[in-house]
Amino acid sequence: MDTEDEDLWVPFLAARPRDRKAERLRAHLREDERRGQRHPPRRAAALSRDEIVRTAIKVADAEGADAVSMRRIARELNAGTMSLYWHIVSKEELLDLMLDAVQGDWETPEPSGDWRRDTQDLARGMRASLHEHPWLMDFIGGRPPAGPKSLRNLERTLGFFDGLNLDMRMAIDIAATLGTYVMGAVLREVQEHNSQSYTEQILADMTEAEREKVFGEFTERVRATGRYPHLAELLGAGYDPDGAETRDERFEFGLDCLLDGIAARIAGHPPATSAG
Amino acid sequence: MDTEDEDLWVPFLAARPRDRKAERLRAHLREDERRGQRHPPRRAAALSRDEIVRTAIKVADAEGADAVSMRRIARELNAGTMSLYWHIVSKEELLDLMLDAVQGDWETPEPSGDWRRDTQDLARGMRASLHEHPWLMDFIGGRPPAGPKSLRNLERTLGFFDGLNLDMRMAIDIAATLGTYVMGAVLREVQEHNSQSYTEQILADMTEAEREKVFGEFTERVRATGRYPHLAELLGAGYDPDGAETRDERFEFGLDCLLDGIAARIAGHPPATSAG
DNA sequence: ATGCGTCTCGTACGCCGTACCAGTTAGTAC
DNA sequence: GTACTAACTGGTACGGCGTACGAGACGCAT
Repeated sequence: MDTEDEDLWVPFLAARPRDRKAERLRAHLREDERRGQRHPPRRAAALSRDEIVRTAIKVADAEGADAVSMRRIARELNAGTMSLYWHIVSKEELLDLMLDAVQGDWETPEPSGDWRRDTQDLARGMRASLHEHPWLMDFIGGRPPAGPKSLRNLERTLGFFDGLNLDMRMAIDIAATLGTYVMGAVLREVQEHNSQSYTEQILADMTEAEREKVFGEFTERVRATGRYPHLAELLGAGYDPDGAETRDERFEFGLDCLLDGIAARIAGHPPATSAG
Repeated sequence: MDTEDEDLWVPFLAARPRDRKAERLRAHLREDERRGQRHPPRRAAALSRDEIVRTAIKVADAEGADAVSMRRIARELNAGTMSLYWHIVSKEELLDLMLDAVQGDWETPEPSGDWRRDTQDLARGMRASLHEHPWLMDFIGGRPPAGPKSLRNLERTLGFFDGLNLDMRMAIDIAATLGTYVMGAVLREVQEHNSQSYTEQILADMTEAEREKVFGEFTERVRATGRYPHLAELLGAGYDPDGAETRDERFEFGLDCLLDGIAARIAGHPPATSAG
């Protein structure tokens, strides 16, 4: 059911200041086509917004956020670099589009009536999807969720609490808090994942003896200060905080804590009849 | 109590792969000075690591993450660009150092014995400190917390649960979950803050009538689809999700939910005696 | 005076985003 | 048919970036 025709970007939020000059020049992108359609396209376009965005995502998936450059994407499409700028106002806009496109992937399920199960599914879906595109975490800071896919997800999420007679404010707080937790968790997990990649790369060049030496020395230094008893215990126990299993369980742990707290607040809320 | 002499960077995590060649060349930064100190410095250094990091933070605070470039920081210090590279291996390392330096700011208080109050203080302190350096959210993805300040904060946090006889695993899960929540919350808040700045900038150029027209049209489009009842209600109510007061209350709401869930798990834990 | 580690920094290379604009294509108007 | 024009493509060039390289400047040890 791909009714993607509607491009409901929240006004202003989508356009960064430095884009605005260009935006005015390329008004055709938003205005012309929509209502007046004064002319049919005079020429079959070789490039398209969607194609560009998809290619950018493919590159980012394969080689990370740093690999996404206008020149690189143009090369990937066998096009001139500047051709992209007919379809996309700036790289900033491209990043916004990439972000919103990915959010389309974690389509939330229709509300089942069991809000706890629904929100759990949503959270797990978000997490899984974000892990497929870890480069997203490099962009997301300072990039407001203003696109149509984000709006749809917000709409669906609010729907989870329909039968509970929560006031709007509380529903939004809950939805925001859940999103917050998932974002934070994935942020941390991506951090840890990257560390591990680097670590493994370096460890591969070392002998077993060298590895133990480095870790041993570090542990010893921590212990020697006497000021890090908990860390020393941790290091001594050989606890691996970054195992995949540990990671999943920790995510569920935090999610359960959060949902317990939310459930208590929902239960304490005026049921049925009405609420200010 | 600035006992900053110890630079306990977690081995490997601190050094990104592409830094390693340079790292080997500039071994003096880590090795020489530490133990052998074969020579006293032959010359009074005009620059220092700390000074560079402080300047970078100052620039980032004033003008955002994008303004931090090696050339810019050198100019700020009246130094040649390449002079920085004697003290710092790469820009990547500089970012790591900036991140760890900021984490030194939110010094966690000594444990008071009331874990809930302590963790609340910690969370609020983290949040306040992160808001003072919103550029941090642009870097933090993919940058592991491996520096001495992060380690100290982890150590302190684990200390909050000392009297409760939690096993190490649970204590870490709790600490990680709290950090996760705060990071996620600040991430979202910084996003919203940035959106608002942009929005205000744009609104300033418009007349009141234009503003209402744009918002009205957007609201109408949302309503017209019929598929966004909750959003339509939201927009119709003129609810402002980004007010500062709303933001604070939402943070506390989520934090309370989380702490309630954690408290329940701590209460249900084997008290005293022992635990695996 | 010589040597040599410590530290500074000018030059240059290959990336980046994108402003500017000239060129190509294919419908429409005559 | 020819002329016109909107819809697109893409080459050139500019100023910025990170940083490799290596030539110096400085001051202690000899």
